Amino acid sequence: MKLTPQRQLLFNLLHENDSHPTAESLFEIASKQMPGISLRTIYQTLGELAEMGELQLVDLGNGATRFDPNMGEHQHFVCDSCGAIHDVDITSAPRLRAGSADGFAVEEIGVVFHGRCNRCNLSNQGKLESQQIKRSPGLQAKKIKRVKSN
Amino acid sequence: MKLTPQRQLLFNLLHENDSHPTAESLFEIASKQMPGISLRTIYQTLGELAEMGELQLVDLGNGATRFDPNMGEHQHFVCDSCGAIHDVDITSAPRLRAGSADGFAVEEIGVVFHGRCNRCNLSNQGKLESQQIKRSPGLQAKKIKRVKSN
DNA sequence: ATGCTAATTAACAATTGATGTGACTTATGG
DNA sequence: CCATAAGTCACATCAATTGTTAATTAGCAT
Ligand SMILES: [Mn+2]
Ligand SMILES: [Mn+2]
Ligand SMILES: [Zn+2]
Ligand SMILES: [Zn+2]
Repeated sequence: MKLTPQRQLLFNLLHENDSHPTAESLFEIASKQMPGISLRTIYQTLGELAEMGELQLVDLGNGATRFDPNMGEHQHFVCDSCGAIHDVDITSAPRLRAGSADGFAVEEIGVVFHGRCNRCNLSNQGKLESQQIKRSPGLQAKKIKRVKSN
Repeated sequence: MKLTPQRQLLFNLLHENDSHPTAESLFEIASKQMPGISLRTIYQTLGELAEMGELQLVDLGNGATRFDPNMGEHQHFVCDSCGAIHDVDITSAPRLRAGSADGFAVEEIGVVFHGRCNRCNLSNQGKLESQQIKRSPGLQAKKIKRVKSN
């Protein structure tokens, strides 16, 4: 492990940025301060840092993987309107317990809060969604009729 | 909306399958019962069914999107060893509340349990991981020293 | 200071999961 | 029957990443 300028830069950029940036966005920022830095190196270095436990990957299943230098136990709030990710600390939250009755050995529980951030709420008060972000869950209702198979 | 045999097949396959299959795996299964069915149609139809609220997409940020006909409110357990996804019902779990103090309007909370499933625990008792599945978190220690940029 | 070797870079190819397109054929449902 | 939605084929295209190879640079141990 050599302490190269690009590794330092990336490390610093991450730690002075709480937006959970993507590799691409880090590339853009880094390129300003270090023109010529390669995207390949960004991916490379981020991967290494992650392996070293220096940062965690946050993959929400939408677009690109986001990188988080905050290794403390915390959760994330995702704004479904603008896509922003914010840290949430539910230290006081009741600990969800694994139902080992189901035979699962739960080692970790991921929690993601979805909704609209402050800014999006204010700017678009009563309005509809500006641009719906791809989402996973969702609880809606019916429409098609179920056809029995047998 | 025409009630075509491929739509029925897909709908039925989903409802008699609790493995949260991917589009590809559904394609394989469907192909046996209906040789010639096209993968394009699988994606097409799954997308339509999702739009209609007939099934939900479960994207865990690892491989492919999984499809879940269970529209009831429930959580998922992911085996980090074999990748299997199982339903978990935490009906009795204390409701996580949104910290609206942070200015976030939380509309939904996603919870994913990680660990090892029954089968993986038994088959590989004290052993190491068979094949580590891509994961996000992890908490270890430092190595690089933080360098102030300005 | 010198040199071994790791790291970076460029310039690609390749992968995975998914969606877009257009032409053609089939077959649902009124 | 027949309009037209739906399916199929045979692609192309996409985004986000990872692999590869070769050439160049530069950290740092001695
Ligand atoms: Mn975070
Ligand atoms: Mn489920
Ligand atoms: Zn927002
Ligand atoms: Zn398992």
